[in-house]
Amino acid sequence: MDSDHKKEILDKLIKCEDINNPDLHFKQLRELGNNLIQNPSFDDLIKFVNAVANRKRLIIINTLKEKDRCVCELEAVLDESQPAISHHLKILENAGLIRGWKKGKFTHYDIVKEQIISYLDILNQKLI
Amino acid sequence: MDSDHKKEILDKLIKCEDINNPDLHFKQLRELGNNLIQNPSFDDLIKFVNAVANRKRLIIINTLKEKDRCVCELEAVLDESQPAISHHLKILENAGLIRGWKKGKFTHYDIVKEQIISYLDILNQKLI
DNA sequence: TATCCAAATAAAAATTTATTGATTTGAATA
DNA sequence: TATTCAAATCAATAAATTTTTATTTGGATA
Repeated sequence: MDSDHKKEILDKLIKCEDINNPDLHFKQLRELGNNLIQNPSFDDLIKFVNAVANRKRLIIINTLKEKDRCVCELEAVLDESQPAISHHLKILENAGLIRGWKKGKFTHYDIVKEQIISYLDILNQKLI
Repeated sequence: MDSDHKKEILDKLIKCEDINNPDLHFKQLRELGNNLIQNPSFDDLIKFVNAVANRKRLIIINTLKEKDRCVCELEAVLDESQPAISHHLKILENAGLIRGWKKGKFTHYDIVKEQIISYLDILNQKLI
């Protein structure tokens, strides 16, 4: 943050009735933000919510939670091109939410339930 | 879905060892996807995960969960321009996750805990 | 009621993410 | 071991999201 911007913020904090030591308050608030940003588990959490924050990918997970499916079945579920589905599957797999394996010529995917539960738990902690 | 693409998928389903009635199977899979897409509560869920799927916005919620804050305090927490913060706050407010009010010249925000809990609950149901 | 100013809005640019069409890969099997 | 083919990868485009700069709004108060 450049010092001009910092000064602007401090000017407001000084006037804000709730705040009596603006400099200390500013420092503490910066730390609040930095602590989260620098927390490595926070990156994983963001990977998780980003993976889940997509209509098609939510449908994929919702489909796989019932039972494992091959990619060709997911092509029927989603009205999407095969490479697009591959792309979504990779994002979900990279986030550790699903896992794939070969079965004959076909590739199957299922969900990694424990991982999803674990991330939902972390999300809970951060949000409420 | 155009009929060429449908045919392609059916061709695969026919060969996939797990599937014995490809036409019916295809129909059922399409319905699985369509049911979710057409479910109106699904739109709200997506609004929620999209709102949460952003580093800065996660930090905002995490900050507000402790206590309400004025925008100038959030400017200190996040190293971001004031309009960018306004933008993030609006997305969170539109999703019903936070709420703002004027207090003197300053605008304060806090979280809407019940709403967040409710969405986390729905997310749980869809994922696991 | 005129001025001030925190925060919202608007418009444009920058960045990220998703989608498509073409090609490649590599396991299965003929 | 040559062929087949489901799925992955690649490269290019399209679409959505975020960020910035400039401007406006509207409540507070002088």
